[in-house]
Amino acid sequence: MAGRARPRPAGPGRVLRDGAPGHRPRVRARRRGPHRGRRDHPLRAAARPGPRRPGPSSGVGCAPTRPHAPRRHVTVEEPDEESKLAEIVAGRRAKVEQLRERGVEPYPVRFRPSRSLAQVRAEHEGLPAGEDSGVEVTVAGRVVGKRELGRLTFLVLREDGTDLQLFCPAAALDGASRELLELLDAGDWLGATGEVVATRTGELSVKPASLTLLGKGVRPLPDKWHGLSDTEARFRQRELDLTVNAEARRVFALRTAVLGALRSEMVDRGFVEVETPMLHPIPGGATAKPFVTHHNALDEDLYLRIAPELYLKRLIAGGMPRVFELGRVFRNEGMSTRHNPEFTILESYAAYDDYHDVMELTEALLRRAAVEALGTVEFSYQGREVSLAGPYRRVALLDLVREATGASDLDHDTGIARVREVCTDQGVGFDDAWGVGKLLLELYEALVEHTLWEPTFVIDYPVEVSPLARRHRERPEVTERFELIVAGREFANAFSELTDPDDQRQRLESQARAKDAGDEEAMAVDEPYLRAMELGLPPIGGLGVGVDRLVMLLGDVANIRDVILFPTLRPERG
RNA sequence: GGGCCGCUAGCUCAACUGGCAGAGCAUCGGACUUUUAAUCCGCUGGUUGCGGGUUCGAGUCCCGCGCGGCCCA
Repeated sequence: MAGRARPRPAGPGRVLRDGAPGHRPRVRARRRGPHRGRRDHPLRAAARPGPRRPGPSSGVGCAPTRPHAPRRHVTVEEPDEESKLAEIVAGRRAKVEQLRERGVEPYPVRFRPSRSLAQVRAEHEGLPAGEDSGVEVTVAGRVVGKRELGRLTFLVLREDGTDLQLFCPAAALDGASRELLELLDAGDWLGATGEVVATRTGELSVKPASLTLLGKGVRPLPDKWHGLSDTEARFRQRELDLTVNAEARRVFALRTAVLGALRSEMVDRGFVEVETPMLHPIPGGATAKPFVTHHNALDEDLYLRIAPELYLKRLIAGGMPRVFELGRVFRNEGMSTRHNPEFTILESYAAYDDYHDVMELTEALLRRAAVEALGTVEFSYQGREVSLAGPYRRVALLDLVREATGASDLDHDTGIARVREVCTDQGVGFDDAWGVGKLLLELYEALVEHTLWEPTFVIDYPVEVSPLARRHRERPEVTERFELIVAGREFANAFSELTDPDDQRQRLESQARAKDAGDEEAMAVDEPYLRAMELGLPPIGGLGVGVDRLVMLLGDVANIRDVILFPTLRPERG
């Protein structure tokens, strides 16, 4: 459920709703000042091999002679002919040709390193300065640095975030390798075979007897000292970011660890990983605007899923007692620092459980993720301490709203006029179509959610905003639902699932009416789902966890685009 | 959707109130057999995001557009 039912506050793009009080995220990153749009083209433009003279250019502004006169994409082709980048690329392409002339394949097939750079480092740590290990290894990586001192060259090889120096006195190299070395540039992929040594200064190195070009780069790497800091370039050219910025590698390694931890915890608890459709005939399982696509052969519109929830619960109906899916969902809403149109969610459903069991599961998942990714459950996020140790505080949404507004008379059956009055007093805007439940949720989101720093399970949401959750066993006006808030943001959404097919039908029909009334995020009646429910469902505890946000939290990252390898951006334009 | 900031060489950044667009790194050429931001010498490299406008003169001021960042709705 997580993704599911999110009662959307008035318009907010709720992905997992964002922390800002009552405001809706839906920003849209579009325009804004002029800025980065540039550096994209220079790079792109120069990519083309076209008519560019080899070797360092000499002529001053003289345009290289172009073979065929007319050339369509003028804008892209011509302007950079004389630029520095074009010159560099041309020079490197010339080297590619020189290599071929010497019989060296610039883009060979297959290479077998005997050790990774990390292994070499681990196995020879502490080798005394000036000593040779007597061990020969074959390593590979990208050349990220080249320092020449006459007939001695130092190369820095980088592989998966680990650097290792290649100590290359010309005399130690075979002839072909010496020629290769002259044509080698930072950015090239290189293999080297030689003895592990430590230089006079103690730098662990490999002293190659032979070098093998593994892949020539024709485009320069960013500044070796300042790296690549242009944010847009980092997002659009993540390969450069990863090559040059250790911080990027750190965050994505952490993401991998989080995914692994979540999966392990689920499997350890007896959940089975499944895959359900991403193309849905009826978008459901959450309140959000879907992306629409079209299947040509079927001549039917399909929707990219906004949540896997309904299919997963159908699996419970089918007799699979514990299932989970870890995957992408898509919501056609605004983009912001906290919202990417496609993001990763973990959803799980367990037969026989209720939301108290799910709270326990949620705590275990976060703890496991923190421990495996960070080695601790205590860390800081944006300068403030966070502890995921648990058990987490549990408090009813209504109590939080009463406390925040001072209106102790508020309840789920309070007259709507009174609730609207409180909203007005608190400066919380509302829509006339909203019922009491929606108004209470709005008050909570506007006034309380962003203030909850320590992990908190906010429980018992109004029925009106929770169409897929079971009614509370003792209080029918609320549902057995919780959201987990940490650092002012929602990380999980869960409930004792609604398993009564007749109640569900009524709730969905109510949603459908809202949809007809113009609510684009409201759900539709999903007959196949209702049919599955009518087959009979056991009690179910369902959970949804926003994985990107979890990575942001654990990685102490403020922008969601820093935890998604290739975030959605406006397309580059020529 | 609004506000603010930013966009200058491949990268990182300068350019006071409008007055010849610069530096470092990288590239290219040269020297150098223990460097690690190597060092030294020399040379290149620009449609100042795009389009208009004002002005004798615009990177700079005005308008519009584009892209990104932050904040807000």
